Amino acid sequence: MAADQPRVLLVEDEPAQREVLVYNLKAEGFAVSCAVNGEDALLLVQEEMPDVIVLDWMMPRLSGIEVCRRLKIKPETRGIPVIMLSARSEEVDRVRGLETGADDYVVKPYSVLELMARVRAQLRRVRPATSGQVLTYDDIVLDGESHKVTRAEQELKLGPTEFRLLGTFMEKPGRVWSREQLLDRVWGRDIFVDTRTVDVHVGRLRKALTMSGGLDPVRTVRGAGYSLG
Amino acid sequence: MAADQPRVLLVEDEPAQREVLVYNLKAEGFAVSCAVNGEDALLLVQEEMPDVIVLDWMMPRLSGIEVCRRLKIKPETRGIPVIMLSARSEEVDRVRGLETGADDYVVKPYSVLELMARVRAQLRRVRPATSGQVLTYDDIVLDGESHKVTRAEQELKLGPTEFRLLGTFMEKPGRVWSREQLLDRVWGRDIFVDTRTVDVHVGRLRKALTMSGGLDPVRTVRGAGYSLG
DNA sequence: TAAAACTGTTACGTAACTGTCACAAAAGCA
DNA sequence: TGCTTTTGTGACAGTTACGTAACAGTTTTA
Repeated sequence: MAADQPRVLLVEDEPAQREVLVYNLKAEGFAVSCAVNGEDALLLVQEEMPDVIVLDWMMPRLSGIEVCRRLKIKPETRGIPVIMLSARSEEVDRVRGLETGADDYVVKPYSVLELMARVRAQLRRVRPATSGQVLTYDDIVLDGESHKVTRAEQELKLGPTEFRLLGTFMEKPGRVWSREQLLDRVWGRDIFVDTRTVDVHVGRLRKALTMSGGLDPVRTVRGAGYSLG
Repeated sequence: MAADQPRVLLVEDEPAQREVLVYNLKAEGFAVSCAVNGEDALLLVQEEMPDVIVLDWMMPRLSGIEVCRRLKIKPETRGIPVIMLSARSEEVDRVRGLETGADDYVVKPYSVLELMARVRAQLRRVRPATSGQVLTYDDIVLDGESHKVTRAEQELKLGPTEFRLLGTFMEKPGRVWSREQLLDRVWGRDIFVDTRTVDVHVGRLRKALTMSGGLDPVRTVRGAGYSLG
């Protein structure tokens, strides 16, 4: 599995909830670690240095709010975004009032989709622009930081959408993405765009990638979507 | 031809409600199956493996919450998103609903449009990767994520229907599927296609699988259907 | 400000895939 | 054995999904 998967630490004491969230987070392609209480959470944070923390409000012993407070005190963990899960909206207000420093909070009952979106949103913040890292596939190199793409040492000119599209593909080479998933990822949720638009942009990406002679690395999977390689 | 319709399982004991939802879900292009109580629901889930479940909270015998809990325990059904419908709006219930592992929650009275949107949203998440897993049978490997099928290390070229057909077979090797069941599963419900069409596609699948020398792994069960192995 | 770049949609050509049929082959049955 | 039923399969016409050029509207850049 990709060594540079985003790491998510989930802190939740209720087993059923935890299971579901773990399942979904993994399906999103995150590396998930779990803590079932506050102490474990603090230890695991040290050990794993996750990119984002999903933290339940109500927990035995050390409450989520306290965990969050402690994390935000230490300089080395302060930068990790914390998403709080809270059962009641009033308490969320209190959270806000107390300034625990949570970066986002989601009120139960939440939609899992929504929570995933928030996690991704926080990750984008921390690892800017599709993980400020450098992704490589074959002779294609995508530099998230400088926003530049090269193929065989040669720089390609991509529009913003093509860049994000390629970034998504390169996150998981070989994985087939449906048009809907790509719309979700590249265009953003709740956007009303025809699915065929994806085809057009894939076409443009292909053109850019093959401009100076390379083979087309984008695979069309009829009836399913597209993938890289 | 709307092959490959998403399958929705609706679990609702109240007839009027059920009618409305079935009507709307079908209008959206989903294949709908119904259960009127918890036990039926659990059985149907096994049989139909729906892509998403819409589950009423209050039901005789086995409550929605209990059905959901059980589904989320089993690994093979855990991945199916569950949308809970509840008549009560008190927060306690909402929270408990999610704690059982429901993926989304809609409070009655809801807007049908909203419910449809939620169903679609959940589907977008799981659909093409219905089985993001890798299935293996003998020297045949089907990778749901990359949509690739290999036999003896060699990649096979399958059309979408053959791919789904093989996927269905490989989910439960040895199980005999009737032509009707396969039409349901692979083509989608409410589709008017001659049952003999199944034969043709099985033939095509066989040809692809034996192209480079292997034995035919598909067994014909006269008078009953087909199975893998 | 104009020019350039980018976007989403449409329309149309094409290649791939689909479903049906007809007939051949096989399997069951008496 | 002959007769009936079921299955295998090549051929073919119809359909669908995809690739892409063109275009108009919008945003960004100079």
